[in-house]
Amino acid sequence: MSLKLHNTLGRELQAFEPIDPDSVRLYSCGPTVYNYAHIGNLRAYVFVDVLRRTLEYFDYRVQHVMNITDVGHLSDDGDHGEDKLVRRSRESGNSVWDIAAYYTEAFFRHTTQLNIRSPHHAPRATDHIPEMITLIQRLEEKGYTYTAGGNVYYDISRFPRYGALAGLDLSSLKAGARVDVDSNKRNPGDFVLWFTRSKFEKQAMVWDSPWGRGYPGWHIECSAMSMKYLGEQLDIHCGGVDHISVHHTNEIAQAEAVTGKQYVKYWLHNEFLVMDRGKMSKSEGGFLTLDTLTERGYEALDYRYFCLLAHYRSELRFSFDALDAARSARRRIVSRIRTRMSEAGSDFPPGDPDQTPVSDTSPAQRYLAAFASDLEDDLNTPRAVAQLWGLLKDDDVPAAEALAAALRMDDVLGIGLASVQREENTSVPAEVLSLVQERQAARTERDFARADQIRDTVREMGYVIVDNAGGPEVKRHDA
RNA sequence: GGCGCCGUGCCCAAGUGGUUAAGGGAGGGGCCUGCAAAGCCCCCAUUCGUCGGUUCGAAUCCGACCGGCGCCUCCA
Repeated sequence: MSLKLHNTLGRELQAFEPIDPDSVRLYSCGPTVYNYAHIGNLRAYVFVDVLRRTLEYFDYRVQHVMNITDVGHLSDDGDHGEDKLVRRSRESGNSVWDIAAYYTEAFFRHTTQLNIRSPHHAPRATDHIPEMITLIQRLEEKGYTYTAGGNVYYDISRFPRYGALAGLDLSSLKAGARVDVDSNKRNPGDFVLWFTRSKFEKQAMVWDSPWGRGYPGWHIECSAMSMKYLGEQLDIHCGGVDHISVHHTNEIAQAEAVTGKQYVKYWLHNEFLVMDRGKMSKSEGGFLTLDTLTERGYEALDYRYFCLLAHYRSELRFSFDALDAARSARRRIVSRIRTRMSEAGSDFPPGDPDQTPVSDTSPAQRYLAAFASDLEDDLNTPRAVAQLWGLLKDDDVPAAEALAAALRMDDVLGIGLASVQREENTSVPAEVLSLVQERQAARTERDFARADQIRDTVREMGYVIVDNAGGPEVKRHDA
């Protein structure tokens, strides 16, 4: 079997064959840094990370680029007043640039907590205004643009294949069904490449251009930056399903009009995380950030594990009950890893887990093979996780080999198994140890009420006391 | 209005024509324990929104209906 991915272009599973056999040019839509990423946004980045790790697991060399949008659609469409960024700027006394920097840093702090590998390049839109202007000029030279009302528009009537990705039938689209039509547009589907005037009068970031002082339309940045860092043709471009009909459709129109080549070979789109009343959005409330979860006692990796339990093309319903289930399950996995470590002893020396091979005849191979084939089947992480469980529950697999195989799986899953410390290496504060001794004394005197009280105290401090045959054992509760 | 997605046990969620419908959580039973907790073992859907149809055979294909949702906006 070989890797198969669902290509939005064609809406079918296709065998993955990169343009260049040994390397993969991967572009993923990044964050807009005017606010924190919410956990729905973060699901998308977990998906891209699993995709990238899967490619690397199968020995592809991946070049991954992700944009940082810090201009162009910084305003919130539902906000009829002041540009949010401007307002935050005024309230905080910081510049819009500082705010973008702040949320960019917050974004990467969150993705790091989620064990998401950083892209090789994370270019900021504001650093690539000249590239965007150049691209717009090339479109202009080829006759794909017009100017009206101070803005430069892309004329979709000049691009016959417009809408192919989304399967749009332009004649049947109901223009203005949800939004007022911009009267400057020749066709409702036309979109702005460069603004000098817009409904957002207080746009804070502006640059000089051949068309006047203004700022770029949103779609142009991805075309400009992806081509700068990855060339005119990409293997994979991913993003949320919401981008199919507008953003990615427009990207294709921009890029292919200029190059005359197919822009992207495989388009991958992830479904939404949904709340009880529908998708999570920045304006509708129900806005949960990763910090919200960690403040409530969840680990970031619990959320990552939660994301892996559903296929990326399925909506995933978020609830704290479901997250609790994920946390319990992940703790149990970690616990099994610990148990296996103590069983394996010196058979599994600490160090680089990738250096510990799993022998070809090991019963662990069965699980690794199933794991690989689940990933090859359009990144079926729910099944891949089930293989990890099968491996860890199978007593016929020697501990050292089970560990090596589990850590190999964690190369893709990224749920923190590699960092599980051996029990004996876990440091327990002296205060806790002293309480444990005190409890032992109470138990000897059969003062069980006192003993139980101390146990509760220790538990509140984050440690669990296990009364083994050989004496009490203390474990960190949350690890 | 157009395009598209979903409805599987108490909960989350795989499975998309064929032996016993993954896995996890919760729950029940057991081991262990002074009792717990943690851990481990076992159990837990003749059934896949409803009603028809196609087929030797359907959760899986087709149709209708009910229910939920997404996109057509500078949303992951």
